[in-house]
Amino acid sequence: MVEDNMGELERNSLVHELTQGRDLTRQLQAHFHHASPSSSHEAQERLLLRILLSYNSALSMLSWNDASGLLRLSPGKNPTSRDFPEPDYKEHGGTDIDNNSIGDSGNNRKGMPRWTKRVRIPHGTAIEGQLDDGHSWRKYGQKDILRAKHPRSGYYRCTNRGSQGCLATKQVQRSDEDPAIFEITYRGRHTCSHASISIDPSSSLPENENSNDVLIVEAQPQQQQHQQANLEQRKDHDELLDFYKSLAIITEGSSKNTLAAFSLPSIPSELHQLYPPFDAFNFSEDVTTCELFRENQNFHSQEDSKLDPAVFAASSVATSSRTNSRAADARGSLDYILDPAEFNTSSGNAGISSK
DNA sequence: TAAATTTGACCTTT
DNA sequence: AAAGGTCAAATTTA
Repeated sequence: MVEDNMGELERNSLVHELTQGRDLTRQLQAHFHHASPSSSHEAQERLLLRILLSYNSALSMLSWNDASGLLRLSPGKNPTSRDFPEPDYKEHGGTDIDNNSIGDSGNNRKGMPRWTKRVRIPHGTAIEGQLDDGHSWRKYGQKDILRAKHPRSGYYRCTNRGSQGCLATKQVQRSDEDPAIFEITYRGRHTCSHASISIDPSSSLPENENSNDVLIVEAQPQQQQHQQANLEQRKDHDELLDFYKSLAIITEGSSKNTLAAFSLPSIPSELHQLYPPFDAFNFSEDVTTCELFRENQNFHSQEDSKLDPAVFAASSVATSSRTNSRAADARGSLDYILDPAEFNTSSGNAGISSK
């Protein structure tokens, strides 16, 4: 409908993002050249973050446009249709099927990013805490998976789905081989504003202060000293984390080389410390798998009957810190890009809201 | 009593 | 047709 205008608009946005990225890079370059002791690592990282976000935004635009044949991500062979599915708002005349199951998925290639992370949870640790990714989820189903040893798969969707139309979902399943590992598959990015959630960083830490015993896969600072500073860091890092995920998703099918261009070396060292998962980031053909294997062998004790309920307990009390971070600023533009794509599902879903 | 989960049926995808 | 994914009534929990 608005193709041409949209194209124009997005092109401008794209140019804007790239220009901004270039400028920021120059600033960063200046930091290096002048190497003034005053140019703190923090400042540099901030620049870096903004640069990355700019790239991310740009890539997002390219991805959406790609469907319309406007631009191509990689020169080489082109993505199969799997990587970035194209924003296919199927508009056959009439209703898309019915209100039954269309709202969120039933179709995983709807332009919804998808990634999986595997979490190893040592016995005796707070499982909910580990699976808590900062969002609140509502369980809507559970399924026995056929040939899985632990044939239970829990299905969750964002609690803000009804109120804000957030389409993010996740599936939690226990690994076949290692019962201590949970595979969490996310679909769709959150478009909600994480409303009304207060995070209590200390409470997310294990009761035994030995935080090394706990594997933290997503954003959870391990130090607790400067909580305030940490909180702020966490926001930025959250964004960065998200960024890497989406980057990987954008890139994955199109070309591994593209990925290489952005690859991990550019991750600030601090991030490596805070987010060990990055050390083991690897990209499989279908999903981005963030694997975390940190050997914690000082665990014994019973597990069988203990751990199974974990799958069901996977829903979590949401926690999120999001107020005024520069990362949030940068992200604003990102949301601007991502939102519209997912928002044509206003059709009521009997699922939740209506009560 | 409202909100969240459980669970078998039903729908979609492969 | 079978397996995966979602719905929604029933049930449980806060």
